Amino acid sequence: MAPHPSGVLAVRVTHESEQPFQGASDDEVTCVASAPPSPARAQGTCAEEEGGGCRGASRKLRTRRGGRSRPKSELALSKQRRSRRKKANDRERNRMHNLNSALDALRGVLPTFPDDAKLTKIETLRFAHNYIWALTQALRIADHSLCGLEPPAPPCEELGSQDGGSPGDWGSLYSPVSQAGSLSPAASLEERPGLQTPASPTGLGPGALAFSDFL
DNA sequence: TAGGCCATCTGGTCCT
DNA sequence: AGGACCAGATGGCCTA
Repeated sequence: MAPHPSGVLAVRVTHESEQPFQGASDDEVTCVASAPPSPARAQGTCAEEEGGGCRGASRKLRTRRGGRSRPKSELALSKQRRSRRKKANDRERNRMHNLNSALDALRGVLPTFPDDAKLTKIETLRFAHNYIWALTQALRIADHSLCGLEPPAPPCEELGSQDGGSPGDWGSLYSPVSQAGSLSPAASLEERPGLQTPASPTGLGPGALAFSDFL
C-alpha cells in the first residue's frame, strides 16, 4: 500500500500554540494601575491590592457586608495569603505532575524508534491521535477482508462508519484532522535526529506506515 | 545567540 | 471557603 503520496503526512507544523510571551517586562507586579501590560497582569495587580480581583467588586461588597470575620492585622492577612498561595502552588504542581504522568503513560504505549526517543508533549498528543485513528482504520480493513471482498455488508460496515471515510480509502491512512495538516509536527520531527522511522510500527506490513507518519 | 520545550508561579473563574 | 482548572508570565535548560 502506498502510504501516502508525499511520503509524509503532508502536514505542516505551525506550533501556533507556542507563542512567545510579549512584552510584560515589568520587573515586578506592582500596584500601579496605569497602562497594564497584559490583562492577566493587570487583573493580578488589582488582586494583589485587594486580595479579591478587579471585577469582583460585587463579590467584595458581599464579603464586606458579611463583616463577620474579625479584623485581622495586615501582617496576619499577608501571612494567610502567602500560606494559601503556597498551598495552591503545591496543588498546582501536583496536578501538573499527574498530568505529566498520564502523558508519560501515553508515551509508553506509543511505538517510537528508537525506543527511548522521547516525544514532546504536543508530539505525544498528536501521535496518539493519529495512531488511534490508524489502528481504527486497520481494524476496519481487517474486518472487511474477513467479510469478503464484496461491498461491505451491514455488520461489517458498522465497525467504522463514524468518521465518514470510505472503506477502501486506505490509500490515505490519516485521520481527517491530520490531513488538515495543522496537527502534526512531522516537519519538525524530521529535523530531529533522534527520532527515526521504524520499519513497521504497527505490524501492518513492511513499510506500511512510518513512525513519522503518525505525527 | 535565538528558539523550543518545560516547570513553576500566579491570579482569575467556576464548582462543591 | 477551599479546591480544581485554566491561561499568562517567567526563567532555566538544551540544541542548532
